[in-house]
Amino acid sequence: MKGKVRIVDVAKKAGVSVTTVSQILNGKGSRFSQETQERVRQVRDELGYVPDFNARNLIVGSAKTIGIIIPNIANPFFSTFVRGVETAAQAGDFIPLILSGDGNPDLERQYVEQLIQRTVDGLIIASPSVDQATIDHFLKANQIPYLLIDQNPIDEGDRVSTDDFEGAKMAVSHLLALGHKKIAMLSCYNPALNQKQRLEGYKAQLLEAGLEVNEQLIIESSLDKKGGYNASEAVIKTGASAVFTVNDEMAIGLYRGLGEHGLKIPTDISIVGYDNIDLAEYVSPKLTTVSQPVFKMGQVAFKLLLDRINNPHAPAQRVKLPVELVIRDSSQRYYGQ
Amino acid sequence: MKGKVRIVDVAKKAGVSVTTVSQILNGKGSRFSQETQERVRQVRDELGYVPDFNARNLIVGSAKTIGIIIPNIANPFFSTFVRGVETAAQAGDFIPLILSGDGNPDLERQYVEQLIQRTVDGLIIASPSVDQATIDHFLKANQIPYLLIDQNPIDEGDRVSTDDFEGAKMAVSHLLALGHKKIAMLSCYNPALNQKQRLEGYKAQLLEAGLEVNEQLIIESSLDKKGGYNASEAVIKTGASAVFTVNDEMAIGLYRGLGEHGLKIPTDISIVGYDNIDLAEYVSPKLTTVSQPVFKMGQVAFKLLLDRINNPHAPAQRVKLPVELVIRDSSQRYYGQ
DNA sequence: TTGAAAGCGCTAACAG
DNA sequence: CTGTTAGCGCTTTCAA
Repeated sequence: MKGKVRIVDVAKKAGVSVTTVSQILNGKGSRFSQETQERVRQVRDELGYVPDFNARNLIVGSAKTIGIIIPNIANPFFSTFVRGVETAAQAGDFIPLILSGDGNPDLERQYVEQLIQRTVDGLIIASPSVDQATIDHFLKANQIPYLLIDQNPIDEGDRVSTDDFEGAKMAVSHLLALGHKKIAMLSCYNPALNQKQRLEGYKAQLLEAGLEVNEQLIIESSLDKKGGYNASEAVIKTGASAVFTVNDEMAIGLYRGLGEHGLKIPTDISIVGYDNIDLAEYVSPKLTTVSQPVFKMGQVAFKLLLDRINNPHAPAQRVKLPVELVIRDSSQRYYGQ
Repeated sequence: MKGKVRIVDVAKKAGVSVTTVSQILNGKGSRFSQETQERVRQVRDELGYVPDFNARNLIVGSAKTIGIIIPNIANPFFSTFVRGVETAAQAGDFIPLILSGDGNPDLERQYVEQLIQRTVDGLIIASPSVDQATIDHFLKANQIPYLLIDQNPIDEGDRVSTDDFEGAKMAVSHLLALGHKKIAMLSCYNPALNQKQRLEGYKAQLLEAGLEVNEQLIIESSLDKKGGYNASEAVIKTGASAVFTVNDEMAIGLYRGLGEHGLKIPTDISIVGYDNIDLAEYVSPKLTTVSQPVFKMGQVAFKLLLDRINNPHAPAQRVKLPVELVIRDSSQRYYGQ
């Protein structure tokens, strides 16, 4: 079908010039006679001509491709996010090039480079480990539009985020309303901007309630199930009656760890997670958590990036999406004193 | 989007010709003086120059890209598989183009077409809905190497799979050994080859044990958590003392559904899943399941594809990876009569 | 040791 | 209505 059929072959066989073929096949051939148009299209089909993408891109400058760099596609948060981007991209006739950088800055730098090489029209970077140097060096130098997600505020560009501060406040406020006074927070190492804001929200809400912030109650661990599991003992030691975890994955790890120590949720300890991954309503007890519109975030991210591609000098856009507390069965009234 | 750093920019700044830059940066510059080589590389770094892939590819031919089509990247099985491919691809300096076709044949056909246009060197198709016509029309006609995963046996090409038949036998054998006699199977609609073989394994093992295969005990539902959840009542109605589910996601849905009906796992009913997703040891009770080397499967898939790309006429390779039964807490001895 | 020049296959001004 | 002519950014002879 493809093989070696080039535009000249079509042109020759149809008895016209390459321009004619090019224009007609690119939908810009209204000025040509109906007859010529038909003939060209017919020869195209006959020969099975398919334009060479590389040659075409070289001229047009756009590959209709965007790059997405995330830490790990196996993480539900990111895969949902990617699905959102994908959906929007597909509607805009773009193809997303998805790469998992695994939190490895070297690999990520390499990926950024490879994506630029492939003349992506823009980049969505959702990995906190891509650093400013890489961005300045490659993206700015090459004038590639990009969008950072959940990143430290190292840049003044477009941004889509969810209201992490408010989300954390809602979670803590819920626990306070249930009568909990000693509320632990399970946070992570090297928190990115969004995680920092959840931490701030936690503290702010406690202060608003007239309680003190006790740093002993803030535990750090890795952001996955294992991290939650490993933190179980530390959490138990705090003697808190409730825990707010910085994401659902950790909460699920905590479920297991607490269970192994003979603690019942929510009877012995209440838990509120963050993310509302689809698993949250399948664990037992169903997890109370803060829901972020992750899929929508992906869609908005693509839209913002596309706007930026089409209009490089427009003022930066910032979209902050609202979050929502989903109350399920892992949080319960505190009956202690 | 111009303003990209081009090879001439590097050449000018380094005070050499574009040829010199090209040769040096492509590792063919041994004939140039050490000093020139250093200088060129340094200027490259300074400017953040990245060669344009389209221009390069136009000349060189290979895009060092493979396409991967899967149903849904948010499914843990596929995301793990993709991670495996990704890892192997990265080592081979290839970039994977990942697309979720969502089980939509039209969309998938469109993706196949787009991937071919992008001159991918090969394709891994892990979606059961890509049909033979699409394959013949696009892949064979364009002589693009491809690899099918978990697909119906519509082709004689390379293949990587796991031993589904044996895996199912192991699961059922385990339940039989625990004294279960009435074992239901939770299967799926329109099973693909791998799922069919699990069904066959289930039947075969029952027959080997001298039991009859009762079609009433075979329930069909969709392959996700919701599918498992929705099938709960049907499962309960069978009166089986144990269930073998065709994947872990469904098992987790079943956990919830059975729980809502007041049934305890494994006291009232034993469950064995399939896949050993990382969640399996975080649910309560921890799920007994069949472990497939999914990540490795991804790696092998890339390797086979690469072999095929490099050697289009070599005989087909078939790799079948072994599976393993992981016994946890969701299966228990049956004390009924 | 180096560089000038010839394309790769295609699109798009600009003439007819 | 149609064709001529320049490139796009890069690699690769081939000559200096």
